[in-house]
Amino acid sequence: MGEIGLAIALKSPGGLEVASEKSETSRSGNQRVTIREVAAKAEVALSSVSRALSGHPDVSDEMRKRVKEIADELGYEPNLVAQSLRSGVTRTIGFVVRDINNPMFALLARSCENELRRNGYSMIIVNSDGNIENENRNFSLLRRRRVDGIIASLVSEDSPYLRKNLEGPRSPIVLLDREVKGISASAVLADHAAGVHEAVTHLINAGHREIAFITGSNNVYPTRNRLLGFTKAFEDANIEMRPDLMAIGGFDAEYALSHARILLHRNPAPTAILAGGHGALMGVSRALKEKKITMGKEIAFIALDQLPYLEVFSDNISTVYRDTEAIGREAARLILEGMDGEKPRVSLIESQFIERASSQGGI
Amino acid sequence: MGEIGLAIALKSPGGLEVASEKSETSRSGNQRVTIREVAAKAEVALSSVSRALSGHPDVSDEMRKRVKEIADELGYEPNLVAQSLRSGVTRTIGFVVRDINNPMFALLARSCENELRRNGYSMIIVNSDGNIENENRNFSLLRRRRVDGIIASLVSEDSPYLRKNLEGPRSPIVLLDREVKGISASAVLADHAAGVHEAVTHLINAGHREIAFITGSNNVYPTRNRLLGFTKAFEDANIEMRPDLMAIGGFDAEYALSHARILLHRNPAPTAILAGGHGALMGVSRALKEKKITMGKEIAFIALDQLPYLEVFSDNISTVYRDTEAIGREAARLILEGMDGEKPRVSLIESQFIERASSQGGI
DNA sequence: TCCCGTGTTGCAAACGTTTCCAGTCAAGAG
DNA sequence: CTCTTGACTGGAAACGTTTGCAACACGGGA
Repeated sequence: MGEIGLAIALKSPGGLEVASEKSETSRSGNQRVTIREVAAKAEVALSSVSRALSGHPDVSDEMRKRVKEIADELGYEPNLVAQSLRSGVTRTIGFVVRDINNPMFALLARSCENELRRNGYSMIIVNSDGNIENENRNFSLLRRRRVDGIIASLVSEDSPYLRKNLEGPRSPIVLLDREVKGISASAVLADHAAGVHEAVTHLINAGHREIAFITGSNNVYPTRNRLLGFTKAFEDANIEMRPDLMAIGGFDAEYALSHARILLHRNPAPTAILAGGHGALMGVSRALKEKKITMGKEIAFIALDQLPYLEVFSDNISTVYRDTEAIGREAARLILEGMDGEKPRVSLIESQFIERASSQGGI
Repeated sequence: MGEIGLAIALKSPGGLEVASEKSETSRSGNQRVTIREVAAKAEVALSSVSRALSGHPDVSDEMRKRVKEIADELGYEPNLVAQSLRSGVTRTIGFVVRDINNPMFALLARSCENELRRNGYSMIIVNSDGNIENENRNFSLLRRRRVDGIIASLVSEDSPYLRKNLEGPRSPIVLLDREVKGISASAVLADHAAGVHEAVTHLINAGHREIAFITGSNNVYPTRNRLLGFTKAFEDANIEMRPDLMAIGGFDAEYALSHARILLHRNPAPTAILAGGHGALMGVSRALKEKKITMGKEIAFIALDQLPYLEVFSDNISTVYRDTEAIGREAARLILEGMDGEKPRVSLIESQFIERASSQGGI
């Protein structure tokens, strides 16, 4: 410390003209130019301006040119709210996300937004914080906003509000890595099972028998699907699975941390660990660090899902990879299809085991 | 490979009822219940329903109770588009972001969205991909959507479109870490200079003289402000700065990588490196890895901005820290203030040097 | 008894578009 | 020369709300 004086000395940003006397910026003052003024200045009917600007065919070249000139001159920008009300289409997609803190979602949301924007749609993101009440409110909010479609990564597949929000006639829906029986919605599903099968088989072939598996609860598809691949790998190798080494129940780091601690204390201790998702990865790696166990040496470690930040620093971590950006793009395409009136469909994204240093050792 | 058969075998998700014959889901079919039907069923006027539901004082208890019951019964959900058109308020904030790929923005956007939602606002995120043409289009889009306010992390402070987008009467604006002269907008500015000054002073005291600095171009406030702290630290220590060790010009990893390579080849080589931002951190750390230089041993390293993923794996990296979530919250509060008609103001967020292992060594 | 405020309700005009319908005009067909 | 056709244009209704204003009933004071 003792730097306080300096901090203050450096603290004058200067350059922002903060307090102008008029506060015209407030929500009111704002006289925006409407189609009516364009029509008046061009001395034509409202309807003609509308047609000229919206590309309607029944407009003479002269009319279109003239209206466009005057619209530009006045700086006319159509009111999307009014257009939406009249046309019944908002050109907006709602994106309901379970937990935007998960860095994979930033990537996914970005590629999705990109694709949507290229098609003239905007995206409203609402975060449920892993809470089904919030999620329910978010669905309601998006309906009130009359979004043209919803892309959703649900908190759980058995929330009591789900039927209300997903059933019946409504705007198209795309589920991200979720299976809900009996509703008609599109979905992007990752084929986790294949990648996990590959990964576990690799471990088994390397001699591992005590393989721990820590991941979130099985009320969502990814957990069940990973479990499928996990189980099948043992079956195919004709080896007994070790249910006592599995902790299936929480996506948060705390859950993973505490269960990893317990598992690492067992005797015999697991020789390999699979961590499913962002939270599990954080929790497990913290537990290993606590016990000064180095992954790739004393224990083999595989992360399910290649989280974006891994590329930067922990580029030695073996992962089950799926193309997150492709998932985002695909979700956008499915929702666009749905709004075009096409039938819902499921799109499968493959996954694959990527071997790096961390999955060695341990035996 | 050779697992193809398995992959296919595992590939049947089952459980999603995909192709129902009716595709009621499309944009049309959708007869939503309006205020008119509520009024009809309750046998009162439209206006009474509106008043009853919106909390208007001139409504009898009986009327309010009855209308609410019937609205619930019919599952009435007000049309926000119509409300917006009539009232002139959309309860929507636009969030213009330079590059949503930067993981700090996920955090920032999340805390901001949280705060806004608690106040009844939704957030529309638009990404400029570091391109000023996109940014300009994004501003226009948000204006057409009649958002009540815009929070923006500008690509550059001297884009030719800026005046048009920021000047004149318009909805309130909050700039994130940007200074634009002559306009009246709120801003959240981080006090990078203080943290950088602390960090550099620490290096100088440890004996470093050849301190390299790699960061983005100085057409944005953070670079200039960091530079301020950097320069001042040398001045205060009465030591000559080494401009030839500074690479100020690009936020992307490629720029940082190539310049780090060059700098590391100099003779004498820098004994310490500061990396400003996500891209710089990635580029520099890759360059070090290439040359098998370990940070904290052969070279001292400090990252400007504690990026979220660092906590997980590279928890030995010294950083200049600022509270990203606080920035998001503060941005939300400033925009809410602005919509309340209050004058724009600037909010300063402090930063501080956090010493860890990576800033040792090198001398 | 009359008048007036008060508390409540209904009517109708906006908000800024799109789109249906009817009308105009000129050109070509009969 | 008249009729039809086609290309274009203008008028007005509608989308679902909110809100200013008028109307009404009721009770109390003069």
